[in-house]
Amino acid sequence: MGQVPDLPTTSYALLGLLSFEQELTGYQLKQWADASLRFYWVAPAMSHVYTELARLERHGLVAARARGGDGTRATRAYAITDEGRHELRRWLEHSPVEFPLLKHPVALRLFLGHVAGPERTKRMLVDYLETLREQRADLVQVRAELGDDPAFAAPAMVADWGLAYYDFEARMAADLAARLDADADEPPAG
Amino acid sequence: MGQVPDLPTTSYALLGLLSFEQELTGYQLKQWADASLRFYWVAPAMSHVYTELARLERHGLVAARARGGDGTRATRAYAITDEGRHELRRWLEHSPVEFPLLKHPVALRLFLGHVAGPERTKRMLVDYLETLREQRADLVQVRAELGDDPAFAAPAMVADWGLAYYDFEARMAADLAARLDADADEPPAG
DNA sequence: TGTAGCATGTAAGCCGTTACATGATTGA
DNA sequence: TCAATCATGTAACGGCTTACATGCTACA
Repeated sequence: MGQVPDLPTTSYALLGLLSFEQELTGYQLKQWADASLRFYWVAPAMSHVYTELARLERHGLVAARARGGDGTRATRAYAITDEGRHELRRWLEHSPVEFPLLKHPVALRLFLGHVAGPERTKRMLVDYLETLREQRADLVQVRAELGDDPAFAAPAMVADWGLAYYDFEARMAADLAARLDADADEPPAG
Repeated sequence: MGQVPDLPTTSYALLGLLSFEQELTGYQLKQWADASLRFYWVAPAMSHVYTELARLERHGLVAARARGGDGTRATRAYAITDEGRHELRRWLEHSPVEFPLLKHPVALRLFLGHVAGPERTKRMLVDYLETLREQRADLVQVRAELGDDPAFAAPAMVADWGLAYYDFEARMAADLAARLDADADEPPAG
């Protein structure tokens, strides 16, 4: 059954961005990835975007078009091909959906609470709350730009999900900080 | 200021497990990582645990003790050293706390909803709900084993966090699935 | 005139994985 | 006696990052 192995997920993520039908340069793709992908997948390095694009092109899933020969600067704009659309659909339909992977340094450090002590751990949670606020503000911006454009209904759903997630995290961090306070007041046992 | 660069976070995670004071073999460490770390960091491959342990030993942060020479099989049990405890505390106190990184294939695929279509996307969310239930059951088990032992108060907090997170995810997945149904009933616009 | 942003890449290297290799012990 | 589990590694390789290299364009 000549099954070709899947490309790395990040390839499909980038191909997916291109599936919204606009022609994009590597640079633009990176910008969009930073404003969307980064919240639930990764923010690929600039250089990685270019290597990924090269691979996609090698596979015929995207096509580059030289843009602005004379006068303006020459750049390469990439567009998804029919084969690319087909392969993206194949991947979405037939390849197994992995369970989310969470790399959560705050949770890891909380886990090690006995080493850092309750004050330091609580402080970390409070700092986390602040960062969460900043990240949330960025995402609010992104969500606002999507508006209710039906072409971006799905991205809007994901953004809403992300917003709710940040709210959940803030609630948890606050609760856990409070719990550390309570434990500190009444230390080992009654 | 002769700052030594940090080791990779996974090293500290493993060192952190050893900081709970029991002497462990690489194999046992892997088992514990699968039952704790995996929920909020990673489940390192068996071979990776061994290479990480070798690095930790090279740095003097853990010490290996040959166990069971005669009669039983010879194995190597690792214990954290004073230097290891010191370095772990230094890392917890002085190295910057990264923002959580989420690799969420379900969100990625939802983002690409216009390619797969609402039915297929909804199906994915329903499948995700099922997987979530399974993972949650595993974590409930882990939480139960921690009980209210004060030595594992911090790990227990993290487990509670994880449980609440899975509940949040389940709520979101269900809501989004419902939203897709509603959109399917009343397609483009009124 | 200079700096920030646009634009495109190559090279080296680390983290972590899978595949491979090996063998002892326990219990059905 | 056979399989599962315990136990320990090495080798090859892939994904992705940082560092490095280069140069144009817009604008203050």
